[in-house]
Amino acid sequence: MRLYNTLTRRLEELSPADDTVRMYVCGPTVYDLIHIGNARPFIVFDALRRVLEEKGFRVILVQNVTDVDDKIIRRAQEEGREPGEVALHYTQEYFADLERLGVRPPTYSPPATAFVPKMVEFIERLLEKGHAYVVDGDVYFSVRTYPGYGELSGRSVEEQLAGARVEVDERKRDPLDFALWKGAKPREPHWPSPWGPGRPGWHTECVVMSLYLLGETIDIHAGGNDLIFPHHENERAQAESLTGKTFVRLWLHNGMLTVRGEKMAKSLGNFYYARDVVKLFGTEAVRYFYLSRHWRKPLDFSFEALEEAKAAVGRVYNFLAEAERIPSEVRAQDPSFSSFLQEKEKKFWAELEEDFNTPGALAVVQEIIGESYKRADPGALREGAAAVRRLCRPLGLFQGEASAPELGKLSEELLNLVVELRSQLRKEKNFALADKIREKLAELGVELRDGPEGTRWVLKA
RNA sequence: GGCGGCGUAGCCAAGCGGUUAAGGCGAGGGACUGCAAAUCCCUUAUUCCCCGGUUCGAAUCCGGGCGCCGCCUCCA
Repeated sequence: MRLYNTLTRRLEELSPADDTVRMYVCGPTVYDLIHIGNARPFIVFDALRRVLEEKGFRVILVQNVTDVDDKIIRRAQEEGREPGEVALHYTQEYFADLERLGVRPPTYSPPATAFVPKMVEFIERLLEKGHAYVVDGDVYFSVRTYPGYGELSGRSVEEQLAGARVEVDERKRDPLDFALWKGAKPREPHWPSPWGPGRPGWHTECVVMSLYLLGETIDIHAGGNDLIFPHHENERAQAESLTGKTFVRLWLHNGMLTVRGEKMAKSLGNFYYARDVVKLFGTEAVRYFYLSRHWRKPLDFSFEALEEAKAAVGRVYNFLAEAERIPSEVRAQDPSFSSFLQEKEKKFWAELEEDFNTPGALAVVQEIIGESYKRADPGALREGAAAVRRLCRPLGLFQGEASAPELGKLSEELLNLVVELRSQLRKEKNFALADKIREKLAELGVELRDGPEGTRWVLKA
């Protein structure tokens, strides 16, 4: 499988040392609920993870939860709560949101605070090797000691100095240096260290978790392309300074979710919470929305676009529902149909293996659906549906019951109407007709349950 | 200002040196229907932001424009 590596700006073969892919995806800072833009990397790289597993790799996925940070502290102060309480709350909400998004939990997702002792140890080793220095309670990484600095983001050290908009901290030896450890200010969470009480800097947790849980060289490190600089550049500098080895083989960066062309961001106020969008359009529509655009490109959010994704998902289920009424033993009459399916299956995988082209792969699925219908042969329909199920499984799409998502708003309201009319019949003691309606609906897979609060209808799978 | 990316039909979106330029939505026509809805079938880019160049051949490579966006500060 070839993937675009930000570091080399080329497609490169994913080549793990063994049958295990070691993968790290940057996680959330738990100071608020995640918005739908935050969800993009989680969904995209979850799909990549599943695809790699389908290809026979074992995937170990690590994702940090940043539970100590300025924003958490600020939020806690605003709400008069302890930072730890705020962090714990939003950590729980984060995992609840992942579930809503249909994203499998990472293999390991430790909170940063669980790694503080390891980070202290790591910083000590950087100090020993002369890559860091202490200034009254703070520890800074010395960027100039790492010759590869700037390679990932494609900017030279000189360029950055020239265009720097950062106010220079007098205490830093070089304006580019960044904090590995921040001495505690009053009323802030802190941990003991050789340099006094404090807390770790932003970039170190990812490095330490990655080194400790996955090893010195990992296969994939992923996140949004807004993390390339400074976050990932700084991670790389720390890790490689210490180990002298390649930190990450493939750096993957997804494109931003935009709203009318502008990045969705909390600070711009143009965001929707992930859970609200899921509630409105459903898990699979959101997933389909993301996977129908190449992961590296910007993707524009709109309710129309989500509506379209939802409709597309509904139609695929429609196809599955129709096809799966046919017994699975029924085969296509034309033997050439299976070679057609084989060819499409090959194409589907070729799309995914070339830079994880999910839109291309989904187009192949549509081709299968189209051809399956066109054959006007129940066996072809049935085989086509089986292929769609099989192919889409690693994308986390179209694995649900075919009949339930088929039910649209209109059908629901019609059902409600029928139920209402039937209730009227029951009031008028027209039980013969009411029972007949119940019988007929049962044949259609709708079960009516009469109770003291009225009649509920339930779809039978 | 520096670095990076994007610009393909009304809309969404693949393609990245030779394909009839995938696929979806929408629209138009047809089948089905008492009429609808749903579903299905057919049609829908002589052309890929513009201008040059390389090449037998370019949406795809190179040069120059134009437009939009991201990063350079916390950010998925």
